[in-house]
Amino acid sequence: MIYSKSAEYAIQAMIYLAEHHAEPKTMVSKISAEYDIPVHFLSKLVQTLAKHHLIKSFRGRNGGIRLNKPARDVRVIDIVYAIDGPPPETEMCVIGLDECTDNVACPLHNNWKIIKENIRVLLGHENLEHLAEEIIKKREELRAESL
Amino acid sequence: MIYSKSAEYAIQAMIYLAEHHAEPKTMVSKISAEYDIPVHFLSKLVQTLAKHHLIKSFRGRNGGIRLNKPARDVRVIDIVYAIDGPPPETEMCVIGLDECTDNVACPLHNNWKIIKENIRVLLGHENLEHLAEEIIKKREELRAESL
DNA sequence: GTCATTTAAGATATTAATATCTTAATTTAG
DNA sequence: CTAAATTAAGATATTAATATCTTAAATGAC
Repeated sequence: MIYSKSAEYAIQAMIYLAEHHAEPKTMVSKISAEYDIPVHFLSKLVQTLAKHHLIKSFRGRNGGIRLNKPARDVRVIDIVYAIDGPPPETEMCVIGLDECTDNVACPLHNNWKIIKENIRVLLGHENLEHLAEEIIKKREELRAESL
Repeated sequence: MIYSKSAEYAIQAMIYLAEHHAEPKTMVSKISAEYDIPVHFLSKLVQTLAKHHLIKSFRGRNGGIRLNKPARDVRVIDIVYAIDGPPPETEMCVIGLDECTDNVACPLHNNWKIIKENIRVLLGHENLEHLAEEIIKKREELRAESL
């Protein structure tokens, strides 16, 4: 996959926050229950998201977390990089050859480079607001279908 | 990544065999040394490749392995599927949502589907013969450059 | 100020991938 | 037939990702 399961969890949590942005704060345990993510595991992820200023967290009674900026300004790629870290400086060769550089590339190198660029663009274009909107819409379609 | 490190090792071994197809048999230990792959680990992979009829193996003195069919007829994707297994029947949603199906897809679903298809096509088009030829060529270019 | 609630942080457990080690089976040279 | 060489197979070890558990710190209700 393009990102870790941790990153996937983080995206889900962020989508939840975007969907519920009307509420000033959301408890981690709420999201955990909703998406069936282990509570303590999610709280670790949430800490990392907070360190990267993607969310703000509040301890104590009536505490919780919320988005730190408008959902429109959060890209999926920001979440992925926050959790999994940014991609390596020097791109590895797809088939692990030492000889492979951008100048003297392996046969798969350039094709693979294009695909990776496509992924980067896809995740870079997609913002949380749009994601949340679409998901709400899809959920309604699904409900309509099942009637 | 698109495939496991095991699959990467297997591809490297297969490239070695394609490059040295003049020799009737190659010892696993030779490939292991050449590509710096743990011997016993590689021999497991080689067993799997043999079970999938991608190579033929011969035990005992003067034993070794060789490609089971012309390098041109082996696609990279065949090696990947042999080692990692075929992809799951039902495609998982990229952001792990239950609600996501082909009919009612998540916002990333279709874009991601295209990217995956591109990867499949890339690995499906690339055959071992071409891969080996290109690598030999590149290696020569590299040597020329360093003079 | 005390207590319940909630996130923070760190220690420990589980699991899957990767790696290593050991022994068995097979083949051929001599 | 015996011994050496080589792959086959399975047991064990290490590592990284994922998951769980425990304790600490902060906040607000009362």
